[in-house]
Amino acid sequence: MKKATIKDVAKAAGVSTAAVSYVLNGKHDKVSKETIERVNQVIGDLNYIPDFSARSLVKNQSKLIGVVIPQTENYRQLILENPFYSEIISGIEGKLRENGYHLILSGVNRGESYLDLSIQRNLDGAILMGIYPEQFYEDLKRIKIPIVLIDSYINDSYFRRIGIDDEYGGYLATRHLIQAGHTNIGLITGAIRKEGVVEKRFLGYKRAIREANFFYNPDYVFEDSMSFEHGLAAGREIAGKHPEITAVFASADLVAFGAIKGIMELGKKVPDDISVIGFDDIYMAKMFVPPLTTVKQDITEKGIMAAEQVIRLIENAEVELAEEMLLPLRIVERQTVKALTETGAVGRGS
Amino acid sequence: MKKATIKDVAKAAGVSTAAVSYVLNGKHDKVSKETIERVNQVIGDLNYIPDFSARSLVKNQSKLIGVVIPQTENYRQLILENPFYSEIISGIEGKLRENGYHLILSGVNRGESYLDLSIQRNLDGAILMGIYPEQFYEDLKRIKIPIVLIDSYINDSYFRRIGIDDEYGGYLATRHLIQAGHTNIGLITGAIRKEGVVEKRFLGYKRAIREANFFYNPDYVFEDSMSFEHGLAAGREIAGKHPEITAVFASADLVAFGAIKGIMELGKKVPDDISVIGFDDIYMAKMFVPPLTTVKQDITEKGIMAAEQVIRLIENAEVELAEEMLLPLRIVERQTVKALTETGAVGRGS
DNA sequence: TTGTATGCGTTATCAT
DNA sequence: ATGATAACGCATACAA
Repeated sequence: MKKATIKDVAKAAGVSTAAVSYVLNGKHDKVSKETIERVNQVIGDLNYIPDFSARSLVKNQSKLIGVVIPQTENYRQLILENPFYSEIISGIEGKLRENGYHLILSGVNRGESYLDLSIQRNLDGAILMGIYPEQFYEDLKRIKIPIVLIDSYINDSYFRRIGIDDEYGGYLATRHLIQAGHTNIGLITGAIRKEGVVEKRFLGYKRAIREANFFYNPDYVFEDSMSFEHGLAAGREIAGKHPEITAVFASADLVAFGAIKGIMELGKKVPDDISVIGFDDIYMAKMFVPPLTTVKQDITEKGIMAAEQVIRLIENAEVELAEEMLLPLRIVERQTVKALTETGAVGRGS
Repeated sequence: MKKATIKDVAKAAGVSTAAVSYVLNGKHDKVSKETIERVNQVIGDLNYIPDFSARSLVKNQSKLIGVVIPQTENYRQLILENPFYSEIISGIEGKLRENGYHLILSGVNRGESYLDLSIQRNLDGAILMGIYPEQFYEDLKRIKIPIVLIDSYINDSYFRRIGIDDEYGGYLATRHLIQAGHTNIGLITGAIRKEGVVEKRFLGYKRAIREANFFYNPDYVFEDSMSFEHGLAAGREIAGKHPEITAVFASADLVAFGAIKGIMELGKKVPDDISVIGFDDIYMAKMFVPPLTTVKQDITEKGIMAAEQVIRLIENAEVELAEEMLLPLRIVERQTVKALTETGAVGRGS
């Protein structure tokens, strides 16, 4: 079955390709009612579907959105096994398809820019997650397409940003622990890079500590990577060598999972011996045993909003959008934080 | 910065567009060494990158692969929160990009076919996960592009299939439980549709039961959906109303997680009171507490192989590939299965 | 070895 | 209201 083209339709309907194009694009003031009907009839019969490549050429818009997520260290695989990204993409895809756009998912090779892909494919817009070298963003600005950054603190009005107040989130989490009566609070975190999400959460942690007039002890921050493995190692260390630490803020749920496992391995109990609070509220958080108390952000919603933004930016270029959009955050109490004091505002959750 | 076209390059290099095209496509027998150098020079200077849309038009190949994954029941979102799909896609993307292809990720709306997208985008090939109505596959065959089905039992030589021997997997899991000395073994499973993955695992379960000369008790199979929630409900029911059941085979890790949680909620212990074995070995399996004993399949590898197959099929149309490829399966012993007997070949794992 | 010309499927301009 | 036709960016058959 050879693919039907606009010419085939035109011929079969006894009209010009222009006429077909008109009805296709809803320019109903340019064609008669009968023509419209006849053409539509033929389109149905021939199962004609327009070719986006051809359309892209002449209209200079591809209806394609690039979505970039970080890769593993060897740059050979996406970090899609981090449920956080999966959930976001899930949100993005739905919104995009709903609006007639398609999504090209990719990582970007070490040192390479995203220019190639965006130019090759004539991307109408892009959504980026992760942190990249400065040059990467500079390159991106040259192609003049709407770009939405998720969880980025790049301060450049060229980009729109969707995120959360990570500093506040870190503060919230730590304060929650403090309100539960904990005083020696550990922090397990990924690499703290300046102006990064991780640093903000760290800053929030420090603020809460200081606000409570506690002593900020650098020995209590376990910094490495945002991974289950690091959480595991840190959890073991805390349970083994830091009996004074009674609560831990892990700056991602995945890290919290690792921490809990590490703590338990050394025979200690969560939350009875050590409380743990996470960050993100990924899908697995409620499934974990024990269910994880965490700082919830609506991940899927984040994806949806990112998609909405690119689309709006594309279709209504003049619209003035806020440079940054922050989604709400809140503590979800489950069962990994235990109140030490009677006065604590926090219970064991349900 | 206006995007450079082949014409710009030709003009700047003082040659024809044909010459540029030649060097672009490596037709080095058609151009002189100097021309090649000069053109490449200019390409670099102008930062020229070919437009795939235009190329797609003339070459009739898009370097685009469609990847389809199932959606939630309301058809508004991908089931990407199931880590299983994330991991597969991760594998697919890496392989694809490595070979110069890009990936369009999408779900497909209820009742719709995938024809539209594949025709619109001139897809070179597609990789499908999930089960669809018969008509869906019939439609697909009309577009004559290589299609790889992941975990499908559609028996049609048009499609290539990548999968595992699910029946054997179900058998393996159940036999593992039996060898550990269990006799009353429950099955928690998704909807058993004929010729589906789930049914095969169920069949394997039955085979192992029969082989051991146990009584197959339909009351021990808890069938609903392949979800954490179903696992949870079934786990509760087993722990609450079926004291005779000492082991459970959950036909997906996610389901096993739910089951374990449900069992624990009723005050029973895993594996001391009830053993649980899962299926898939998703990334989270080792992170769970307790770490899940499960039937391991190499999920990422599955994605990689699927990508390899489409590519091979596309680039070497005559190649005769096996219609179906099965990946190996094996039990990964962790800590959710307990041996009841001295003679059991199975310990508590490490 | 190089260049010219045509066509891929579509939209848009301009006549009619 | 309708229809030629030029363009979009590229690859290629053919001519030079």
